[in-house]
Amino acid sequence: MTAYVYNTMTKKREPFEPKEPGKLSMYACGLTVYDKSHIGHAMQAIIYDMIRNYFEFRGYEVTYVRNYTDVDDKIIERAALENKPALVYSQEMIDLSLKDMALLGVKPATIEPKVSEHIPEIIELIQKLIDKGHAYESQGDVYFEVRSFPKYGCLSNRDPEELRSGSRIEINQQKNDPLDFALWKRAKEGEVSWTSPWGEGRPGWHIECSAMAEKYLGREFDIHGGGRDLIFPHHENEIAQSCAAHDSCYARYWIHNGLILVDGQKMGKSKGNFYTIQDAVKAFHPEAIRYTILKSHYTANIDFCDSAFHDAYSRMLYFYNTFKRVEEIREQFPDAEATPPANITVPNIKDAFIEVMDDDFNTVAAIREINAGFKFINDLVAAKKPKMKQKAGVILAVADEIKTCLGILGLCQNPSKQALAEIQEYLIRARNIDPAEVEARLQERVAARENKEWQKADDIRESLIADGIAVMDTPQGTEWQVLPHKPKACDKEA
RNA sequence: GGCGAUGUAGCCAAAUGGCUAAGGCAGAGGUCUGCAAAACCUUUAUUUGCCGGUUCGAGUCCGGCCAUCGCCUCCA
Repeated sequence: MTAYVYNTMTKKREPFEPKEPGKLSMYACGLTVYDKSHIGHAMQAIIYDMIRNYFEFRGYEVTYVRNYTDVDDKIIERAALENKPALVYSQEMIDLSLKDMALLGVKPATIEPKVSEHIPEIIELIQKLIDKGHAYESQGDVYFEVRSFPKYGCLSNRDPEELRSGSRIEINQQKNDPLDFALWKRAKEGEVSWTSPWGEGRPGWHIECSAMAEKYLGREFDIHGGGRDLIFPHHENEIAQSCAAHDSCYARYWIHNGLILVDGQKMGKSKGNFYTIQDAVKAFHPEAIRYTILKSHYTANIDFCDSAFHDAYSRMLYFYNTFKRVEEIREQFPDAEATPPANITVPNIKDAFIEVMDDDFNTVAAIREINAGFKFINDLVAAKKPKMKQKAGVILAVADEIKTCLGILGLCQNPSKQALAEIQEYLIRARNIDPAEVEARLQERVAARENKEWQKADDIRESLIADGIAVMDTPQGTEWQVLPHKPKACDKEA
């Protein structure tokens, strides 16, 4: 079976053929670390983490490069505010980001290069562009000559002439053409800088990705990804630099993820609708965040609002409650055989999962297939017909299968009791519930039930439900769990 | 203004021309239960923003219109 990938360059879904059979080389534009990571970064990281997991699952040897841009104007500005050297400040942000990402189940990329450690490669690439007539030095800066690259605009379908006539292009006397962009910036007094053939300075924005992708993945590699908002100018400029320098094709497939919206608008600091990962993780359980991101196709935008999480919590509770049942069965029947009883058809979750994931990483449909597995398990557990002894093995086998699939999405890999307790903590906090008080009311109810004072017991239960607390009488005693909030429509007026 | 994306049920969201338009959430009915909860079963779009066209066949392709969003300045 072949995987299909939507390629932004051709605007078509194409069969994925790696440059080298069995290997995947992927570059995703990572962070410019001038501040704490936000959930937009998290979305991007989660999506490429999922793609990497999936290719590994399919047997590819994956080299996934995700860079840190640790030198730029904003970093210098912020570091100065905090009275720190720029690279010290950016390293702190990198360390924070790694912690934040780990909370969301994002593994570090295979290689996470930093700009500050690749200055020689960058200088070499710039020199090559100058030598080939694609770049020029001007008062200590070096600019890429857009006119020298006829294909400019091929990714974003922009016409350089129309861009030039646009009023928003900054006029800069040092440039030959308003579209030319900086490869190297002369250092101002006191700024972090490196020695180059053009004097003291530092790299411009786009060049670092071209240089580092080439170093770790070669001049031509398989997948280049990033947020949709990077298509122009960032990725367009990368293409110009790399292709002009080497006359080669650079990335074979371009993929772009959607963006996080808040109140229907792109999240951004200037709009004040901004969540750092730390904000988000404080408000919502990390797995609920991950689920919320993967329950849409990666190219879609996601509106990040309270109501989006009702669904996520409902599902996380369902998944983990089911796994809790499965774990109890496993304890009871550790050696159960996976041969299904005669009249039971076992769904092939894994194949269905692969089929939809091969179709441009359709995580939405993948979750649908996983749902079918859960339903099968719960159905079989509830059924009276085959004795548990006979069906336990099948239940365990299907549970293992869906757990593998969920693992590729980065979900449900924790012990269920622990995960359920964590989710409960979030819901308790969100609803402002006092567990001690709940326990007290529950004790009252237990007493009422023992006296068969059903009305009183039911009244207590109803009052707890009104507070979002579901009460469950089980043979082991009475348990309770907090339910997610009823969904409200996202307020798109803002 | 240019470029691009999106518009599918009360809400979220799949479906890359072809069997009765997935799945989830919320709602309704049922099984189980003292009653519930959880779980399970049944049910909820004669129709995909609007208008035209291509086709044996359109949510899907083409044209026009409307609406929302993004990029064109730093952005994941």
